[in-house]
Amino acid sequence: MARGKVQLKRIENPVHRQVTFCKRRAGLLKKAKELSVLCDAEIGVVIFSSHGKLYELATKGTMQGLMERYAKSTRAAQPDPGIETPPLNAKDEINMLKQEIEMLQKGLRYMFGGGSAGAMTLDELGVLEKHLESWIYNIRSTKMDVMFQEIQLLRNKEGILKAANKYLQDKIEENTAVLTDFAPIATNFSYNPLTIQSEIFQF
Amino acid sequence: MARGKVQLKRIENPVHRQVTFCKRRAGLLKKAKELSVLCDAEIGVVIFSSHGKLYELATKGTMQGLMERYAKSTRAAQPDPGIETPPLNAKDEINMLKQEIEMLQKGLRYMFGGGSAGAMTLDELGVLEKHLESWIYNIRSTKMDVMFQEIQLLRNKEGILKAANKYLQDKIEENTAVLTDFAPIATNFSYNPLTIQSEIFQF
DNA sequence: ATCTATTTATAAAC
DNA sequence: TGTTTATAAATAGAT
Repeated sequence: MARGKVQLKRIENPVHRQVTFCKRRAGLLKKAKELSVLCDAEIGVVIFSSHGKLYELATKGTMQGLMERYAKSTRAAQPDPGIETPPLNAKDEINMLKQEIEMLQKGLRYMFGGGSAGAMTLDELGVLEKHLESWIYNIRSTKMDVMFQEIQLLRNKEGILKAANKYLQDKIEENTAVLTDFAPIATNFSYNPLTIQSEIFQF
Repeated sequence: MARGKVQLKRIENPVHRQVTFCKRRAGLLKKAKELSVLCDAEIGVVIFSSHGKLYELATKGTMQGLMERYAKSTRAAQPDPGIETPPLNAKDEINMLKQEIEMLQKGLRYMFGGGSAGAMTLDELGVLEKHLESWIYNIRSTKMDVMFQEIQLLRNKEGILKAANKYLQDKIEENTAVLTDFAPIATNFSYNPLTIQSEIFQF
């Protein structure tokens, strides 16, 4: 707004952009504070810079409180428009799926939001709980499957290793017998019967 | 800012206050949009007028999305100070978060994919299970809170309804007595002791 | 809502 | 970043 009219589009020069961001951010927050004081309004401003850094302002109370008030306010404005669902055509199905998605999103928000969840009703919480229970059930049964597979694998490995071990022991005895005939002193080399480096025994 | 300097305090005259609120609110939202476009920032503004009316702006995406981003951002920036966080520099933290996100995405894929989950390891499944368990725990405790609140509400209602009921019964007995004196036939009108339509007893 | 006289905000330069 | 300055924008008060 000075020394040049401003074009309403992204400033390409990164230095200019950063400078403008600092100045205008300060200006915006100042304006918000003024409006709040002059007109007795509760105002929240959240700014994420293009690099992801957060700047915030909450006049009166905390951002948490303001967000809860916002949630209440918007929820009150969206009452459930219909209860009966007789025919259940494609449109209805889509709506049901949308509701399900919304519920799950709400649930995720709840999970990640640290459980402030002022926005969830008892019914919604119950549905979410049921979902999570079934998910846990599935995870546990999958874990059992995975563990069973691993046990099978380990058993196979065990069998192969035992066979390999037996083979090596036989070889050693053979060699020892030969060496004993000619040089009975040099038989004391390191030998770990379950450590096999051959590629054949890698899993 | 024109025709007179502004004092930074609540405008007492309600008409002036309302006019200023309209003008400055428009100005603030305009500034927010400009900053977002010029500097490629994501901005949310929430304004509650002194009368409780909500005005909002969310550049890029929805207010919901922005609030989620805010929640993440502030939670990541505020780890529990009670337990020490020794080296763990920004890079490590980013990697950890990326891993966490990947795990959760995998988990969601698993949940929605009907549990085929050939891609999850036993460890990952264990972590996911732990997450779900803590989520369920949170949901259950939230449910308890909500139920407790509802119980309180119902108890209050019950008390008021009982009092109202008693009052009406007294009235009826009174009337019956009067009617019995003069017309002992006409006392058989419908009376439901727990249904009260008077606005006084609406909750 | 619309119109100005002023105050503010701020782009460019340092 | 902080300061300066010329200029664009915002807006208080009046209509």
